[in-house]
Amino acid sequence: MIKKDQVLDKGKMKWATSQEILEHGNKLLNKTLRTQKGIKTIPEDLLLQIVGVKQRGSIGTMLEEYYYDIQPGNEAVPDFKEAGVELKSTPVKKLQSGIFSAKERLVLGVINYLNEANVTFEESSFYIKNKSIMLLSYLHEKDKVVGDLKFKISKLLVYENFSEEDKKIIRSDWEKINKKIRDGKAHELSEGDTLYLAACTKSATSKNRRPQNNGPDAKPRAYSYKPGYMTYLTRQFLGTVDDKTESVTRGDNVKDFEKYIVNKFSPYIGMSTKKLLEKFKVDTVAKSKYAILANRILGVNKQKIEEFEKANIKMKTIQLKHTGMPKEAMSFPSIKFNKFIEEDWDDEENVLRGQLEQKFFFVIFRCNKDCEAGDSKFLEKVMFWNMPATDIDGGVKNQWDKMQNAVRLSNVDKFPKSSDGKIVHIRPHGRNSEDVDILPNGESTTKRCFWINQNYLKEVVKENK
DNA sequence: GCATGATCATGC
DNA sequence: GCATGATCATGC
Repeated sequence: MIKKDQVLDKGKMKWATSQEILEHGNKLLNKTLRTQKGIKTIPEDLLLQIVGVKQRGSIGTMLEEYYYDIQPGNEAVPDFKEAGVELKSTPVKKLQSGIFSAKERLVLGVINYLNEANVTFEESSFYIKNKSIMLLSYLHEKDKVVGDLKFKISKLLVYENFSEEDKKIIRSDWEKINKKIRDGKAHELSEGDTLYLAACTKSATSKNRRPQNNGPDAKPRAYSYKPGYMTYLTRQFLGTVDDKTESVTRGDNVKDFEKYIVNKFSPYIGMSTKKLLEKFKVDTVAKSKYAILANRILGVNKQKIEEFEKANIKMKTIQLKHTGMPKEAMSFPSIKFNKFIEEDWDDEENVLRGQLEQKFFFVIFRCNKDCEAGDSKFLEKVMFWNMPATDIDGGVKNQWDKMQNAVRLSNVDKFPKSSDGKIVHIRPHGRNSEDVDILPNGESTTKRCFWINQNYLKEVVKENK
């Protein structure tokens, strides 16, 4: 009892209000942890740590222990207990074009599946811990030491001050996550389930599992704001805009974002591509012409759709033969062998899993019977989709394991083939056969990537007609 | 007609 | 010049 009071008094003395916390944070703007002194002096060896994966969290720890001098303990309450404020630090990066984006998602606390099954939104650990965040973002620069990183953002991120549209989406995201937890389906959670707030994997080792009610133990996951949403916030705070991005809702009062998007296409379902390309004045021979057409149908004239970027939704066009079989498998970026062999399946950094856990938006065109003879294609349908977690952790993981073993052995003959029938396979993916990457044994081979099998895509596209 | 290898086109 | 999304080409 006495101990508890002492801790509270200490906190109260220093950081009773969010305003004090913010003002102390503001001192770091355009400064570094070396040039701006905090409450306690940071030991030199900590400042000299090189920025890298191993030191993740060290900046956060330095801000807590030295810059603010707080000792957050309890996971379920905010770091500044009195003020009810959570402290977060996160990297931003500068793109070639000069604009900033978030380097990664913002992790908002591991989900306790047992507790969260019984709470409302306002009672959830997400809300209680993160309704008010002291956000300190620093510019990520490779090979710099931690003490030399420059802070660019110092803001109070107050949930209730988010726009009504964003709050509606985040609350509905939370409801979707919560429903799976209540239904004993925590093991089926996926990033792609939701738009801005996501349940991201969070595990030190691949064997780590957490219990849930009414279901098998599930991977540890944390609430998080998606990278796209963090990029959106970053640009708002820094006052920079991406002039290639355009809003699709334009302030419309949208009840259900996915339905809203799908409905925009409904007047054009069944129309021939020829007619559509004329109607929307898409006059190009580029391979991306159907993607451009999809944007135009949505009323977007620029390259990117703001809400899709915010939600990390990947738009893909699919061409079907008249039989319903996709004309092509679906490719992903090529594999970097040297990084790939170091990955662990459940790593937050796992590239393939990250790509497949995204939410996809498919714009599907289909050939008439005489398609090969002419251009008699039509818009068949559009759909949002994300790969079921059971497929990702099942067939995909099998192929990924197989591929990792093969690359580690530098054995090209053992790369998984599409005839194995396990959702994904490996194929070349470079500019040409001269475009190579280096295997562990030093030999070169054409760049490869994972492809989603045509047969699997066929079933996906057939579903929920 | 499919499986696999190879390459094109664009934008950054 | 390269990454990426998309598509072509060939042999079985």
